[in-house]
Amino acid sequence: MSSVNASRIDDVDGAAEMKGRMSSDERREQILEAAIAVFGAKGYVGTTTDDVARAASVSQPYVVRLFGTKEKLFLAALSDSLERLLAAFRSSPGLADPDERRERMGQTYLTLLEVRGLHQILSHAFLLGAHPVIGPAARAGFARVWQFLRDEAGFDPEEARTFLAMGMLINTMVGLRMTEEYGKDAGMTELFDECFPLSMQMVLAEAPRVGEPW
Amino acid sequence: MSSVNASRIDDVDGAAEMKGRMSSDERREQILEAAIAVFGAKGYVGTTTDDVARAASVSQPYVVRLFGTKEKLFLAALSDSLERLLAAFRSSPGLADPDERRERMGQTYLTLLEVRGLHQILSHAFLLGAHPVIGPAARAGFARVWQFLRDEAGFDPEEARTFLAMGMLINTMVGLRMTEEYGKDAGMTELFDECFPLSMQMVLAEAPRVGEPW
DNA sequence: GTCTATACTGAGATAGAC
DNA sequence: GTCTATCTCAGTATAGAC
Repeated sequence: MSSVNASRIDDVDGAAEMKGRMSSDERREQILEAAIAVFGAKGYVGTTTDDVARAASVSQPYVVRLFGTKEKLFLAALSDSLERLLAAFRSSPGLADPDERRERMGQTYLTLLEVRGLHQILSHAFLLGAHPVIGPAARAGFARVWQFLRDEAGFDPEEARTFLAMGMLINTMVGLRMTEEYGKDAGMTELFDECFPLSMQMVLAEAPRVGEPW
Repeated sequence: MSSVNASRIDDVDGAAEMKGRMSSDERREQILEAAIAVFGAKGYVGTTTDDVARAASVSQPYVVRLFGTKEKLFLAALSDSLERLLAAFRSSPGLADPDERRERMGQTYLTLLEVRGLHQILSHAFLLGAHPVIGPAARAGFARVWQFLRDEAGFDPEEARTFLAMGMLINTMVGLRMTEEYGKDAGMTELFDECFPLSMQMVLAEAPRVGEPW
């Protein structure tokens, strides 16, 4: 929001590699991106504020300073993910033909693999329904997606349900890391190919890789 | 496995409330049941060996003693869950009509809600694909289910995929705790009713409730 | 805007008694 | 077979300097 003195151009490298001072808004962005990736990979409790800090190249106390608590950081990352998801769906071409519409939105969903951790942080949140703070946020987020499909995208209940189900299966495969080298394991290529059409497997290959956080 | 002197009948109450000495096999069972419930609710990292111990009414060091490490405990709970799942599917009547077969297996899947945490511990495991130990186990488990559907249940690839997708959606709704009081929230009854046929909503009502662990 | 140092707590695991 | 006591480390959050 504020930026009293615009960040000096000390040593700016590519993307998430920026160093030196920047506006707290830029930092927030950068940290949120890191948070989505790490929370996605390790889950809410499994992620350390220091994990996120490292991934964003800042100090651990600083991410706490910016977001207040780890819980708030997670909520911010979750809500950011949902925002991106809905924005992507909305910008997906609104064909007249319902079948094609679904098809397009499905592709859009896969395109979002570019945002490392997005699918997984959503799934993690959806599994935390019993959590007093995250639970309600997760339910509300899921409901927003449902409402979007029904009201904005115009899916009928069955279409929406099927679409959502397929999405959850994709999330599962992403969470299992079948999108990576393990893809060929255990005779599951059949399923893999059904979930990720060849045209999309290139997206997968190009999706950003980061050193696994374990 | 062993039980040198059969457990004395000191003070045996109902089910998971047993106290006093019992064979380590009985204890393992009891602890595994608790582990599935708690890991399901709070995830791998979010669960404390002490949480499990309390839920099973034993001491924390004892669950570590019996299972070695928390990681091994999780793997045991995961594998137990998969075993139960496949056993339930296998004992599901093998109708000639494929559609009815799927329908039956779907019901069976919902019946498993009686095993508190089963659906969720599976989902949690499936999200931990990047974990060096849990990841491979999760992939192998998922592959077993896929192979079962294809080879034993005789589903064709598309049937299997659709079935699996619906299962993942159900897991999501269970994880979100939509099966509990929150069900009526946010205009999602539509989806809820599609996922959980009225005939099944009674099973839900009867499913064991435990004090939420957060 | 960002860091270093550090206080405090929670949780996994071990030792050893009964 | 099962417990109590305890060691030890990791991780959130705070204080305060630059």
